[in-house]
Amino acid sequence: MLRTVFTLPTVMQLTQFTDLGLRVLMYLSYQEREQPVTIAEIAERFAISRNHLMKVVHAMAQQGWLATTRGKGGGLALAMPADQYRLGQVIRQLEQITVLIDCAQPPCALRGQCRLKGVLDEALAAFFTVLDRYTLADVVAQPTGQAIAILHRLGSAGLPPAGNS
Amino acid sequence: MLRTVFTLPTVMQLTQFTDLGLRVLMYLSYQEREQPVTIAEIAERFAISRNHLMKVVHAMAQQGWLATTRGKGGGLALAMPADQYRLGQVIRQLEQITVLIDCAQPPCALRGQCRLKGVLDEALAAFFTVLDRYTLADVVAQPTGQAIAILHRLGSAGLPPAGNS
DNA sequence: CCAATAGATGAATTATAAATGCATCTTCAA
DNA sequence: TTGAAGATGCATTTATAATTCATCTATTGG
Repeated sequence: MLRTVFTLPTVMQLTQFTDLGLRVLMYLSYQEREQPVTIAEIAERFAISRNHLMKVVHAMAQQGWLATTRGKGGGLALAMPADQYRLGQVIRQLEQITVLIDCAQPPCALRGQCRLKGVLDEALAAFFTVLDRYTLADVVAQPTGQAIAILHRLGSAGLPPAGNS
Repeated sequence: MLRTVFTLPTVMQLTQFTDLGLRVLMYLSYQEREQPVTIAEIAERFAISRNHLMKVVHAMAQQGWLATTRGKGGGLALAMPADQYRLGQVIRQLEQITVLIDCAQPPCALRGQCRLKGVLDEALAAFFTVLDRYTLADVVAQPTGQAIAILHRLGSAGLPPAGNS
């Protein structure tokens, strides 16, 4: 409805970085398989940049969320049971959100006496309160779990099990 | 705590565009003055780009939120009483938010069967529900209203009333 | 009527940072 | 000891918010 000549900015979205982080957790929640999951595999399944994914995995490993092992036969795995990952905490960390507006960046004349900030903080808190009511286990319940399982099996069909030498 | 070599993305913030929009509304909520408020004045008070502010004002005027008059003696004014501006609606329009993740942009393999989207939508709804509990009148209550009044008076002291010819 | 003022509009440019790509290193197991 | 996997850092590309510039339109006062 808002008709403007120029395009309005649209920033309040999760970055692809966070998006990938969530997908990695979801993909790893499927445990019924022999071969370990590798970064290359996830990148292929979701058709995303392997390098970007590497950074996401690295950040999550540093958080203690992922167990990574190098070398041949290495790969990724969840470091905890799926119901231990609270979505709010995951997103908050990956997105590095602190405030919706920064009253100090270009110093606002109303800083310190502005009720707007309080309202925005309250709204953001409500946002994360909802997210924290859910865990990774919740989002990979059916039918999502089934879709993830299919994604895994698609892989083992299309790829050689370990190496076709 | 999240220690990474590179810097994590930090996107989920309001744009300066939206930020300015809110400040304009707050500034205009002060009605006890003779001269009309101009874009140039607001830009000066908040030390921001006059041109960028122009776009914000324009977008809000098209929404019917601002009454603008051109020409000498022109300026801006709120088009409605302050308690008619719901913060959620204002921010939603200025920020153009629809979804936190776009399952289709790089088409996600789980699209259509993913519980994550539902959770994020619910959280975003909670966010705006809080914001919609507040109006412009709420955020310009004391002490904010006082700070805004001072901003206005600072101006009339520092600037000649109409032109020092 | 004219000049000054104020918003309207569009194009072009700049700045910022997310996303991507590349090169190299480290680790581990067969 | 070789190949496979993640780790790390840097450079590049891309997207877009922010800014600037130029010009146009509308309104008022002299």
